[in-house]
Amino acid sequence: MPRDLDRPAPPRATRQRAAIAAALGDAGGFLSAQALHERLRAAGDRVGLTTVYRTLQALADAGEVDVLRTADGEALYRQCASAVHHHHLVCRRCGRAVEVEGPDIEAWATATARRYRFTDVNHVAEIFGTCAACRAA
Amino acid sequence: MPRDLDRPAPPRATRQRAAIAAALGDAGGFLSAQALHERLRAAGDRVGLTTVYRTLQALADAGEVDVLRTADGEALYRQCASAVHHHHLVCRRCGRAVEVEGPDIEAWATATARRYRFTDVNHVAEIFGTCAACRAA
DNA sequence: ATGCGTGCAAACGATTTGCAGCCGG
DNA sequence: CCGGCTGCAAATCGTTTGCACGCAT
Repeated sequence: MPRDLDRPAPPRATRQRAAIAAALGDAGGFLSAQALHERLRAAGDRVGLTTVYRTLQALADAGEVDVLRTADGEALYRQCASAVHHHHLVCRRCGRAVEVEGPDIEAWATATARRYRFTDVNHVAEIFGTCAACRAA
Repeated sequence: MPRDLDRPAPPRATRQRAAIAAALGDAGGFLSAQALHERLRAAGDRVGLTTVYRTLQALADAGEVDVLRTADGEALYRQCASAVHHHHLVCRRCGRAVEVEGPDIEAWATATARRYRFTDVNHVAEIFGTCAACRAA
């Protein structure tokens, strides 16, 4: 008898997946797949770059990590505390990010969309700057 | 006697540049370099893809067009009416876009950044949806 | 005349995919 | 045992660059 098809199969517990999740966890900010891969190697965790990409993609699809794109199109990943909709204040130097919410933004997006008769609305909003630590350095 | 070095050389008036600017103009929405290239060919304008990329980049640098990135990292360009800071309400189907401003957003970004001691702040905010025309189709 | 602008082909860099072997459940 | 997970190498794909030639100034 087939397993319940409504619910996606849970990911398998592998050494690699654990390492990736952990590394992403204490990174505390946004980093690229390649950067994460380097951290893992540096820490002695032997993981293939392919696996890093595949795992991050999976985590993103599962909504367990947030994704954003650099100005030059590179994908950055971050393990977020809240699964609910939120925005970020990101340091463009170190990648560290603060999760922030913007009630105003939500309202603005909704109102603007309605005014122009757009439906199925969603939006993106991120703030970039230099954090105190990086400014000091 | 050398020309004034403080001011960048004005772009040359070439057939290709004109065609690109024109096509971008009546597109009325965001489109990728490749899409623009196809439109040009379809219209009978013989322009190299390379030139399209280079010209769009130049226009973007000059602040004459806005750039945003698709979820999968593709760059989209749009000729905007106002050179001043603004945001967009974009149709994810046809790319048509409305320029909107968000006083609330600016305030939110500034306030949030200050609260967390971030400096050199800037932000991005775009709204995506389906426009009335596309919904009907 | 002088070089910027153009275009073709090759180079690039991030990401994806084919496929054979491994290992967690 | 079995199928998902892994990883290497090769393939994609958008975009950039090297270089020789043409055209705008």
